[in-house]
Amino acid sequence: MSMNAPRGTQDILPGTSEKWQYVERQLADLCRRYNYKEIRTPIFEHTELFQRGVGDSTDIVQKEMYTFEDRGGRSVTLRPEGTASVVRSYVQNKVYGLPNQPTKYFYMGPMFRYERPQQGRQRQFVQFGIEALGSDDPAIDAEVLALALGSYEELGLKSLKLVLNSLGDKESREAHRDALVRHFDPHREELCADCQVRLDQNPLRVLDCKKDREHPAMSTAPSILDYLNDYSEDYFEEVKKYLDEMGIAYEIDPNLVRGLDYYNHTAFEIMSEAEGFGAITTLSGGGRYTGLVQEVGGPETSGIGFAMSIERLLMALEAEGIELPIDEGLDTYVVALGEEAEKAAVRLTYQLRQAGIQVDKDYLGKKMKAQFKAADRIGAKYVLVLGDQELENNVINVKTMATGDQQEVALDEIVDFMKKQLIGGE
RNA sequence: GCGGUUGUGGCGAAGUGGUUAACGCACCUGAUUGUGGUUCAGGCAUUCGUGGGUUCGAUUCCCAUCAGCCGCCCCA
Repeated sequence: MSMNAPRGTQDILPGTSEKWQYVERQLADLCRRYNYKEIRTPIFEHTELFQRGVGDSTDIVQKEMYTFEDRGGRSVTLRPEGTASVVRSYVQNKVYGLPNQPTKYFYMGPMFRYERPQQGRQRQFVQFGIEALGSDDPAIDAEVLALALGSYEELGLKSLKLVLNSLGDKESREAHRDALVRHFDPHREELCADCQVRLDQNPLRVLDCKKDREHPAMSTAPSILDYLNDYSEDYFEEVKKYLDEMGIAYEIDPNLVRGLDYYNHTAFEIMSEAEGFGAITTLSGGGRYTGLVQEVGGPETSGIGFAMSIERLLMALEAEGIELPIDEGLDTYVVALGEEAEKAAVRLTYQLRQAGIQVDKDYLGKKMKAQFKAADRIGAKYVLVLGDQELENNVINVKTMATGDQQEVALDEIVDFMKKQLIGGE
């Protein structure tokens, strides 16, 4: 019987895992500079959290959740996104009551959505995201946008586009919503089946529809930007002002709509414009939300956040031909000849490792030539040869692979010698 | 949920209704009885995705099924 990983999941093997580690380190460091602290929440939650937190009208809740009953008969769901859990934790731990507000978190970990896998889309994928809770200052919206964009720029990506929109506050949204319904209702029968449902549940998403894009009513649809009240308009202007202040370029798209129900004011996506990126161009998305904290049982608090997929980030790096600075070599390889030497080699390898030096040796009983070949393939900088001759004289032969130079070093000095070589040589 | 496409050794990849299914890479051995990246010689392994059907005979033809990849929808 042969077993494969479940559809839409993948193994990340050495060769690739180093890239993940590198990217994860860079992102964590970026967060450190922006003073966002890591939060780790459970990978599964009560299903109800996502139904309320993500929104019943969304595709995520309607058809993409990994939901099952546990042995106690509770319905639980593998998290499809990060915000709901972060907000739940914020409320449950009464973090809103702590000093040092706003609360600024980042998270990184697997998310799950039951979808048909393809380029840039898996059933298990990894998201990096941030949330800033407890501030209504447009400057923090700008901060989140800056960090989002910075995540990509830090790694050398260039072909990026920041697309921005405002969904307004509740009053603006409702006015716009009414206008949308008035506008589209006469054409109801001409819209696609999905949009007919959207018109009732979340008319905003009709604007986002790809099928009805060509419908004449689409181009004349009321823009949210025309329905922003004074506060919302000012808010949007402030966000843009701060972005300008930082010299961050953006593009306004009045049709940009976020999938989640609770978004208001700032909404944005970052897209890749690189060639050969495939059908998927959205690298990350986010926005401001109000009402979510209350929905989960906390005080009226608004937040803003964004999330990106590491898989798509790596795809973008590939598409732009960016090589990450990853050292794949090995410092030291120990070659042993004969039984006595093998014992000494095991001891020496251990001593070197304890001294902080990266070492490996052969475990397949290979002949010397093959051991050298292995050392070469692994990319060893130094090969230490131990044979009868060396044992007799209490020395070890040190070969520098790049130059082919060899020298003998006393056995009891080899650890210090290697330390000097490796530290001094860099 | 719908559509397209692919499935031969560890990897890449030929091939034909019928004697031992090419080749390349990788790996192992030797030329060099203690030294790598080049070369030469030899060696190694494959239920031809799975199940069924047609046939004297199927890896090749037909059906089904599974899996991978890509696209639609939507998103990250």
